[in-house]
Amino acid sequence: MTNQPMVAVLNGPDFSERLLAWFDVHGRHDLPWQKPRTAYRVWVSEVMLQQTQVVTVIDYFNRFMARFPKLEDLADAPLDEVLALWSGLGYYARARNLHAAARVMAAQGIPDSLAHWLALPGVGASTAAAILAQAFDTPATILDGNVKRVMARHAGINTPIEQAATIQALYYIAKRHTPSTRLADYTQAIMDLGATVCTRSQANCAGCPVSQDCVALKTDQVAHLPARRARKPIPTRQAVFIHLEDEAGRIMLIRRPPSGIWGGLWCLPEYTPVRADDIEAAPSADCLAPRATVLSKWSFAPQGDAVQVATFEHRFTHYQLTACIERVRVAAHASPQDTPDRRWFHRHDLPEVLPQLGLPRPIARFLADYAASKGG
DNA sequence: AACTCGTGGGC
DNA sequence: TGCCCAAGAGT
Repeated sequence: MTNQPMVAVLNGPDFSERLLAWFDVHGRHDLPWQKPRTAYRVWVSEVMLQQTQVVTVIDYFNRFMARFPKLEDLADAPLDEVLALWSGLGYYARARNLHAAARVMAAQGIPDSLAHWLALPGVGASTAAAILAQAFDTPATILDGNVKRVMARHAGINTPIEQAATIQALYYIAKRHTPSTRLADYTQAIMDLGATVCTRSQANCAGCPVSQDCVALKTDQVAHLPARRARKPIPTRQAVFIHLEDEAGRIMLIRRPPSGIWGGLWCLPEYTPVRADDIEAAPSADCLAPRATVLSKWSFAPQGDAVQVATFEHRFTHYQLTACIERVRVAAHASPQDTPDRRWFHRHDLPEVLPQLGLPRPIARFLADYAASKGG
């Protein structure tokens, strides 16, 4: 701290003073986790807020707190219930880590140091610093996406944000600006500034309390900072999904394995991708719904003796997963409505017909097992 | 260091 | 519509 270069202050209060004055008037003071601002509530909110916007989190947080008012409530609850309340929020490893950390804290107490917070699963540098500042009003330097953007613009850092050297530079700048008092308010203030004024696009520099010494504004680089490295093309992957449904429209649910995508959640089988990689790696079949456990009691008990197979396209964003959904409909009687993409088969014919369908091996294996297992 | 892991919204 | 990204962490 003492060896850091001095801040160049142009006439007037320094960075944190201007920011705090702005925060008192324009900042967000009514977020659910701010009243009351206990360590437990701040921790839960910070985990929910990882890569997730405030608007999205609020309802989840309120439902979560209604069910788990105290740390012990969360620690005592089964993981299933935590995952159920997390459903739809995404990044489900956060819920598993949250639950595991709750049990650690219920036994060992709530940490009050950076190192002890960092030791908890799901708590990294950013979250730990935010908790120390928000819940304990203790000096800590946060460097989340908002702070990186604000600092990169204010200091005119134009090297790629992905580089370790850039992160380090931004960290020291952020640390230099961090005051020694009002840590909770300052932390909220810098994030509010990034979220509402120094936004990624269309920054409102006219309403910014630190625009007077902003390098990006002075050099007309606001729209270009922070700089990013060119993106590598995202590869398209193939996947296969299954949708199993009875005549009444009831859907079979399966449970995904505890790790990996949608870990631990009860899902429609169509949301359990079997990747082409998996198929090649495990040609014998177990990778259908990657080692998922079929619900011991399905959401329906198939009674029919016919199966319909149809193919749909489903496209995922983010990692460009191209999926093929195999829709399997169980019916008591074969339907006359055959079309090229909707083919009906009596279940007892499946073993003979399957080899001709050209289905991915795990799917074919699943259907073969299915045909053989249900009292047919 | 590079990759994985969700979802919803902006433009 | 396609692409980018948002209070990151784990591997």
